[in-house]
Amino acid sequence: MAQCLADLDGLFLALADPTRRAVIHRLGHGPASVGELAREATMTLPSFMKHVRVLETNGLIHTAKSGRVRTCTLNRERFTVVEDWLARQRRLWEERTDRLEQFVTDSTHSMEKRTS
Amino acid sequence: MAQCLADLDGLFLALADPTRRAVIHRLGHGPASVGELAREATMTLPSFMKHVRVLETNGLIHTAKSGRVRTCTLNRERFTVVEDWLARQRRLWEERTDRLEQFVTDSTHSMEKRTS
DNA sequence: TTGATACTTAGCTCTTGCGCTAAGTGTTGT
DNA sequence: ACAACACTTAGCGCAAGAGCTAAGTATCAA
Repeated sequence: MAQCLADLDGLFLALADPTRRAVIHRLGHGPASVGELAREATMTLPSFMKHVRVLETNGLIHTAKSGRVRTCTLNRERFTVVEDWLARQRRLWEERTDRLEQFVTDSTHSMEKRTS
Repeated sequence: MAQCLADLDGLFLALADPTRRAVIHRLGHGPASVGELAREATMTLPSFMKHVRVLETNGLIHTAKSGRVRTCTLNRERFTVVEDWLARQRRLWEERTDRLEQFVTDSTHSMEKRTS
């Protein structure tokens, strides 16, 4: 729970790169090997691997090596940490909007009382 | 539209800092001055101002100066760019899950045909 | 007018992120 | 055995991010 606050730093940072978002997008269609993913990127394999590591250490993907091939899979649940944060902020604004509406409604009632 | 892709880099980067997320959280309750926001942060004003600028240049907040006070307001609409991206990825997985279920269902039918 | 207030600018460190090359490890196919 | 393959490690260079201090500007209050 308290961990989630720290997690957000890494998660948002991991998502703040087009190469990594492209990997996520690709893995949305199903698992893929590092080589397969790297072919679509415009950089050397070692550079690309770093991106894969970032995604993995932040829990956005899971990887497993079988023979000489490392296969990557999307970890869908992890995205809810980000989505939940966004939802919490949104709820905050909406609560405030509700209070503002309440205020306006109350004022209208007061005016009605005054005018009637 | 095409701009949104580049925007995501900056947006996610802007959100990848606890100080900046704290500002967003605070502004969720309503507008506030830079000084007011800075008081809650554990750093000098010039350092804090940089965070405010990052949030502003990425469109997450709007600021306006009146006299010597700069007031910050949350730009709620901007968050949809991030939310939409997350929703798009999620839709992708769900489409795939649907196809997998379809496949499983089809296989079951085939087996039924075979076993019956 | 003068002092306090609320930023604002300039410029400096230190760390981290992102790319590269070169060389190494473990598997697989012949 | 040995070459090709699929990473993997090590280490370098550059650019950007996040913090600081010191000094400047523009209100506002008395």
